[in-house]
Amino acid sequence: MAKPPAGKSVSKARERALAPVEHRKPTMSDVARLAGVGTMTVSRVLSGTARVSAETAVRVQTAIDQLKYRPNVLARAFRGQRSHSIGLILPYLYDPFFASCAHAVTTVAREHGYSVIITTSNEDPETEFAEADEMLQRHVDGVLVIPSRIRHSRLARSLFGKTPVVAFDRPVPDPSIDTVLVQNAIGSRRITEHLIEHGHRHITYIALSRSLFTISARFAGYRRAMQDAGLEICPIFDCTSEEMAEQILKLKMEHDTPPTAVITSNTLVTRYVLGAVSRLGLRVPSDLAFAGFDDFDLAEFTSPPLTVVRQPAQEMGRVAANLLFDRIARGETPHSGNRIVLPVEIVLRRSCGCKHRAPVVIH
Amino acid sequence: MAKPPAGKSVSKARERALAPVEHRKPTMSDVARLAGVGTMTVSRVLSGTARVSAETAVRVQTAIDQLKYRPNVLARAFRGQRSHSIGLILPYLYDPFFASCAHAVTTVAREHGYSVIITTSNEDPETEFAEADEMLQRHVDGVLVIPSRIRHSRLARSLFGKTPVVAFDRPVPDPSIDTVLVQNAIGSRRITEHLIEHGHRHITYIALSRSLFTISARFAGYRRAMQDAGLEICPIFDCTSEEMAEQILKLKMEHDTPPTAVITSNTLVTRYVLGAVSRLGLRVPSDLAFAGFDDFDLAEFTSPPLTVVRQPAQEMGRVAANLLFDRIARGETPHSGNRIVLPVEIVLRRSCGCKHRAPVVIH
DNA sequence: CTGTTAGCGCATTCAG
DNA sequence: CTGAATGCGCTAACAG
Repeated sequence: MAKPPAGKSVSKARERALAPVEHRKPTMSDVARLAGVGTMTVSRVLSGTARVSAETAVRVQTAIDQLKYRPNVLARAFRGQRSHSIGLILPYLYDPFFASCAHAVTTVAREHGYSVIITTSNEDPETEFAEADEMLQRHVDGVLVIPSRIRHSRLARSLFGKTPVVAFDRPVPDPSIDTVLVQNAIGSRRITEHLIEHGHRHITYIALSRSLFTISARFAGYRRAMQDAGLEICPIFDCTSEEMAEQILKLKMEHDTPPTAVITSNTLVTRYVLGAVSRLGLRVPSDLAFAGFDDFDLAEFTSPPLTVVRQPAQEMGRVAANLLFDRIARGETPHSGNRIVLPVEIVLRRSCGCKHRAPVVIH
Repeated sequence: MAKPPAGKSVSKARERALAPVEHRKPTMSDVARLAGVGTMTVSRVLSGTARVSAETAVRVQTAIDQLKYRPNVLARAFRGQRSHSIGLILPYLYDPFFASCAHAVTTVAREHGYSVIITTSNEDPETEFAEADEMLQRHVDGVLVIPSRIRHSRLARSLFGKTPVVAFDRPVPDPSIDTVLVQNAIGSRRITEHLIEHGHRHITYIALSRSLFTISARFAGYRRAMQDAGLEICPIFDCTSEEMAEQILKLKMEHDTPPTAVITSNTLVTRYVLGAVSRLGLRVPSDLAFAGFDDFDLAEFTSPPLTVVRQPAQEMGRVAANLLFDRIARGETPHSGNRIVLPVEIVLRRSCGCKHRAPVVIH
């Protein structure tokens, strides 16, 4: 019974002795042996968690450099420390808006010495849930999420235990989760007002699924502006393809009092409607004025250049990530979450009827 | 000396006994105890690595379900197994082309039960190198990379040891690394030929940094087509802003024999030139015909709709990821890497001078 | 200031 | 077919 421990260390020592230059990643005890100290000292030098005499510190550092030792992240994480990784769940990556958010997140994460595990939910609450769970299995230190359809979201504080979570772009039912949003309703309302100022009375709102938070918030802003002006609203939801946009628009334009302006709920629908407009031979803005939600790189070069509400995608990613790292650093899980709302800008180009040669940005 | 082992197991057992319902993730030994078997049996049931009698398997499974046990990924990875994660390094995420690649990669990874750790290099070889190293520290099972500027890339087989790597979109100096590319030169050549068929003799090629593989490969295709037609080439590199594009174009157009057509090296430059063209009041295609490399969502709605070479972004991501998973499954690190080249398509719209109402795609 | 001991959760030995 | 022992690399908790 007294033997095993002895036998163990002997065999271990021999193994090390026999294969000192073996091609194997150096471990902390390799460093310790070379520096003639205990592993704890090495650990302390690395983490700076306790004071070590300058002299030994140098010896250890030399050994580290000589061996090109790098601590094993996995072992550290396994030991119950931070994993120095966060999870990022978003619907799609091929949507430039989401991609910009993701870019900002990876950038902030690097600044904090963190890695990010990224995954797509395809707007499916089940996938989203499964991926969140998977990330928790991987012991991420925090999770950032652009939630899928809010009504069916299974994301809740309880799932995450004491792991911080922040939702952005869209909220989550659980109010104890931190959230970063943009002024969806306000942006939508202001652009609607702008169209009204151009003299439009019949403005239609064409949108994607109503079950998406952003879409319905933007609808609310549109409705508010219309009602305040004593105008009737004319919303159309579930426009999910260019063909559908064409059908819808055709029908609308044949109406007794056809719309003279259209507002789209997001880039995807903007694209559909742009296609429909072109196929129907409608001229913008004379036949139909046009304003969209969400700016994109080439909005300036469509014909005519597009007036849009611009959301600060990267800014939102940055703010959300910083908030998460704040929570991680403090080790706190708030009982009532923060709710940060970022301002949007209106970019006036020519599709709304403005005559500006260059875009005009209103804050 | 004989005591500690005994004391150890006693204290461990007591701890478990005292806190059987403690809020703590269940471990394999919790499951084993509940099922009345050894941990190894549980392990075997989980991995299916060895045969277990049907009866015990059921007991174990029941215990797993009851405890909602999920194996600890970190412990597994730490133990020297697969980490079931891959790394993905790319220049930017806000470039829709790269984002589409990334989307495909995450999708394929999920199909394989893998997580992906994503990071951006900002086209900086040093950052790229550091991030690759970081991923290796995290014991990823494989790495996918869209390399930054090839001339300065520090990525090599030796860095990765026996961890599989595949480069895509752009190659890496080390020929032993698997690579997935698209027909850059061929696509560029064909679109140049198309412009020549439209009767153009003076075609200029406006490009981003020459040190990017894709850009210079596309230049080669352009040059080849021009030379074959006995025409003089007229390339311009390092066009890095809209202002620069405007200056360049202005100068060119004031020349004795101004270009009648322009080819751009990628979406970014397409954007710059589009802006310059608009500011200079040039009409496309009558004053200047236009063709770009890389299709984008709204290319159909620019004025006029843009003729482009379309690269299969998602397809490339998928192929690269599948190749990587193949390597991981086989556990092999090839001595000479594969080199897969994916075909591109030419999308004829109207900026080249074609009169098609709808885009025509040539394979 | 420094070293020793112990164990995180799992899977690879090697005995039954 | 099954189980007990062992250690992956690291660090918290305690010695010294």
